[in-house]
Amino acid sequence: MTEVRWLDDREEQAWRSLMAMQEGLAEFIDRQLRHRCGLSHADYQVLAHLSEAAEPLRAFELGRLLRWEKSRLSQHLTRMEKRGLVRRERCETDQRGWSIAITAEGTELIEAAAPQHVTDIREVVVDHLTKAELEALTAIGDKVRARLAAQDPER
Amino acid sequence: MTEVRWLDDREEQAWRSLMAMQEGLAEFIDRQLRHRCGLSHADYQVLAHLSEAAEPLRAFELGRLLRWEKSRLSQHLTRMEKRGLVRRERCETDQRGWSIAITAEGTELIEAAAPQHVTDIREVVVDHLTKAELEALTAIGDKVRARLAAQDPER
DNA sequence: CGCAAGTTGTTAACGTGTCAACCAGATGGG
DNA sequence: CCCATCTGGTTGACACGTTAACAACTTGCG
Repeated sequence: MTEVRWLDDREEQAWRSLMAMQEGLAEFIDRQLRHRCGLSHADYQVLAHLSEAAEPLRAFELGRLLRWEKSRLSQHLTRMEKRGLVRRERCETDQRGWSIAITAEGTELIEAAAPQHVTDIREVVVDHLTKAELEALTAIGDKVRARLAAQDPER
Repeated sequence: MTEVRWLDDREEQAWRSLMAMQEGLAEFIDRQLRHRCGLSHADYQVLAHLSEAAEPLRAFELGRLLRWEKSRLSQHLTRMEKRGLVRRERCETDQRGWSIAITAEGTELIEAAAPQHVTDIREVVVDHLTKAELEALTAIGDKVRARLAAQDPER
């Protein structure tokens, strides 16, 4: 085993800063949505995809968009269906599958939640970064995802 | 209610990039640690704080460092204690409380995990960003945390 | 066609996080 | 000193994610 290259001060600081931001941000977003709209961030993302799609989505497509495990999606949809936010409809062309449709209540909720959500995002991130920082953020995110993708398959 | 200022393309791209990075990174870090060391990221952070501290930490101090709910910490410590990674010791100066000590096994595990963890961090983040990007990341993280702190109390 | 292999989705079991209620010991004002 | 209040920590009920096994259907190759 080769020598370990520990992080220097700058690197450590950047990493800690990233991790702390990550935790705080996730917690904040989820709390705001729950508190004001009764939606978890997960609920929000499901409804956002469904309402953007206009047509009902096949469950596996939704799963791909969300990058969720199929069992997670299945159970989450069951809970959301019980709450009346979505509806499962048998798929006509494939007897195994379902189309997931957003209900009127679901539409109402996401349309109420979206503006507040955007406001929150502006409030804690977007509006307080410079143009250069926003671009850096995009670039960093893209690079990291590229590295993750490079790691994943060859694991 | 005032007009909603939706995100423009740049802003949306930055936000999505951040969210995607966040999800992917958290998942990757946790998977690597579990797979190679049998530690969750949560386990790792507990052990990291304990091993840095040299002395056993009071549970509430550990909770403050981790920013964890006390019940989460309590249950997590119970599980880690069962696995022999930490040990609860009655606090002498306060009969309500406990000091949390890392065990020999815990020390062994974290010392094996740390180099790999650093390597992972380099592999997917630190080593592939420019110096400017690292600085931007630090600055962005700090700004966002400042905004979060500003939101939290006045909620 | 007929069957093996792949795809779509559900379920059960388990680990983990949150919330609220609770207990016990510490603390401080009367 | 005594009681109200605060603090440190645990517990139980519930929400949620992961894994593995499974059922039902589709696809494609011989």
